[in-house]
Amino acid sequence: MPELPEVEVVRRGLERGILGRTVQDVQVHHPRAVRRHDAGARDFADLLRGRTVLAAHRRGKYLWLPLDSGDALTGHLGMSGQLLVVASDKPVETHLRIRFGFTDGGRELRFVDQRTFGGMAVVAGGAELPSTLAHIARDPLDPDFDDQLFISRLRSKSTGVKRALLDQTLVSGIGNIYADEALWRARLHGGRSTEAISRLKARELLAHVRDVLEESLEQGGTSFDALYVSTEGVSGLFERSLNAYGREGEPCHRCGAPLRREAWMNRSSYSCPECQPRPRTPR
DNA sequence: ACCCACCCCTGGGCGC
DNA sequence: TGCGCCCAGGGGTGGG
Repeated sequence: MPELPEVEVVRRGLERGILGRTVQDVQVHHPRAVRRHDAGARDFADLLRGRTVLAAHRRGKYLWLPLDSGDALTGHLGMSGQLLVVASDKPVETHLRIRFGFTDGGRELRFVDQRTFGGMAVVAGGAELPSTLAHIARDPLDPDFDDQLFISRLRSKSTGVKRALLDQTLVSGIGNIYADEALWRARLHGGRSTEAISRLKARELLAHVRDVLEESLEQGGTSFDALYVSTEGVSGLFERSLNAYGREGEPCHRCGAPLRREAWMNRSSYSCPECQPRPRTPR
């Protein structure tokens, strides 16, 4: 599941693979892949043809590529999206959604997405920061991330701390995996009330979030299956370093107690029953 | 303004 | 072998 480290790996791959290149043709194979592009697939392709890619940026889990037209190509990988830079004669993938060819005749860009939660769009005048991404907060690895603002906003919320970590308008880039990992490191149960988190504890939690995101990035991200790979098709290695996510029944790496899995918001949360006691009224 | 439930989608795994 | 169900889950939307 692509979260910040995985998306950052892809961003770097795009930087290496398509920066400075000019789009020659675009083929949209599945309309759902461009559903956020209101004017439709034809318009999407028209706005890209002949345009040169100037940069590869990321905001949380969103990617955005400024173009020489002043527009930007945005992308979100959803659960299973891949952006692959591959030889144009490579056989097409089963879930190929969009193909981008370039004028230099070199490797092409392919958006492949099994579960179709991901998508791409061209945002007019989005070279600075696309309007559709403006509500997404900076991520904890962004040099301009404001720690004090995050801590204040976290504590002024009235919700559970895991919900808050997943709120992309508060802090971006964190999904279910890294939320569980950071909470495990901070010895906090995700159902703890944000109001009850001290400034000190919030600061500590943020430090753990940063650590786990950076460590995962160094390992190329987390790949549970073939769904997350880099632009070169390479899997990440961080799965072996996970302490909580997906480890139901396995011993806590700190205290040895078997980890628990709790149903939460139609998904799962993994935590240590000893190190992360459940609050009286979990949220 | 804020919080939260719901919905979108596919395929691997598993029980029967 | 095959059918049906469960599960993975980010983010937009609309209701409370």
